[in-house]
Amino acid sequence: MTPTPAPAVPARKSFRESQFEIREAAILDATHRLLARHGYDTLAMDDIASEVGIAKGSLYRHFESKDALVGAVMVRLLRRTRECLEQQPATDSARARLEALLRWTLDERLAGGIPHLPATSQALRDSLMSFPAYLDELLNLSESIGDLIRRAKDEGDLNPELDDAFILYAFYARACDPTLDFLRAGGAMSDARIVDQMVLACFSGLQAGALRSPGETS
Amino acid sequence: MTPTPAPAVPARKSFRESQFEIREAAILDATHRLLARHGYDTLAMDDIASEVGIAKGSLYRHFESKDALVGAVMVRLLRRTRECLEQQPATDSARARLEALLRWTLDERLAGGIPHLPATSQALRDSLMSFPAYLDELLNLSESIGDLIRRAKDEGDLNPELDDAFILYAFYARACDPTLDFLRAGGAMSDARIVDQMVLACFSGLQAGALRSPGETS
DNA sequence: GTCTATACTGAGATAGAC
DNA sequence: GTCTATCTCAGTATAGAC
Repeated sequence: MTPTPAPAVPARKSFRESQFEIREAAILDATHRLLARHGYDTLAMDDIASEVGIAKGSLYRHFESKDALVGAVMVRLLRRTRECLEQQPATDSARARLEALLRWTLDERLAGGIPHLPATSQALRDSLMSFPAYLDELLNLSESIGDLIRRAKDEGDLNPELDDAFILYAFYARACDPTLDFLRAGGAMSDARIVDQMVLACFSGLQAGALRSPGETS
Repeated sequence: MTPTPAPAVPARKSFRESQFEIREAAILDATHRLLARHGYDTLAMDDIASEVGIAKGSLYRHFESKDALVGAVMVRLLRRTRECLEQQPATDSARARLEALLRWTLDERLAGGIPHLPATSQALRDSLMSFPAYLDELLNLSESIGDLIRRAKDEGDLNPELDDAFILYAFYARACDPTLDFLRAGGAMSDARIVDQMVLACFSGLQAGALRSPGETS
């Protein structure tokens, strides 16, 4: 018998490297969760360390500062959002793709995600604005969304009286809209209903007689 | 000649009392300004003291803690907002009054005001939720706005598919919408244009073919 | 009642053993 | 690379002179 050997244990160094990367991902996940709960200013490195289950000092082997850590979390979020955009069927209308992006974003937030824009903290804003990787990703995402907005306008689906920049920020702002949190805290509406009403209000506004948006479910 | 004496200097105690009140108002104003710039979590009592031009220790003669001081600022803001509502002509439609309130709120924010809801800080939220005077005023204001919402729905001016609570929070959320800050930072739009687009988007949504809101100026 | 000075706490970051 | 222990600094709140 010449049994083929089971796959060898990976070389020690590469094993350690992968352990390192797994831990780093765990740190990013924990930071993301805590950011969603506490916000940037009251987020403590101690809390992150406990959440991951490592010592605070070890965090600094992975990220040189709190700002760098939070910046990495934000970059990862923006990148994922852009991936979500790129995976949409190109045959859909720009309007439908914007609505799908909005729903995806709201679902993420309700599932414990953080907003894309540092709306909650001036300190975080200042920190990110001097973090090139974040600015770069933000620019990339904004250009992708901006393209959709222009196309949707060309296709006659968005109000031409509204500036492109205004519409872009309006989408970002829906991702950090506190209405989500307050309605959920109220407990009277299901998550799905909250998302539906947010999408309806975003595209059709609050007033009566609004045109029904094509993707509306209820 | 029996010249009538000039009005006497007020009695010493009452003079001191009024000085005290003037200073207290100055403290509230300074705190309000700094809250708008820094947010609650990074607001330092040192900063407030410098802004007013008094010593940090003196602040504690007026307010027993940072939380109490910020709470007083928020109560004053809610009270003013309700006064604004009460001064509206009762002959206006509920829809027009809601729009006027929204414009007033946005103007205030652009002039350096703070949002009505503690959306930016979990710590502030916790603090205010155990501050009866704030809860009381918030309830009063919410009932006033809620009345208008119900009336506007009865008059057929608001979308009946949207829950009353959703619409209420949507109004509050517009007061803390970061779109304001980002558009202003961009510098490409005038304040008046920003407000007009916010109001248009709030009532009519982003999509094309929206009904024009009666109060729209541009 | 306001000032200066200070006690106390919490949090970011670092040092040094293993 | 991870741990424990510590440094440093900022910020809330208080004490004591005037």
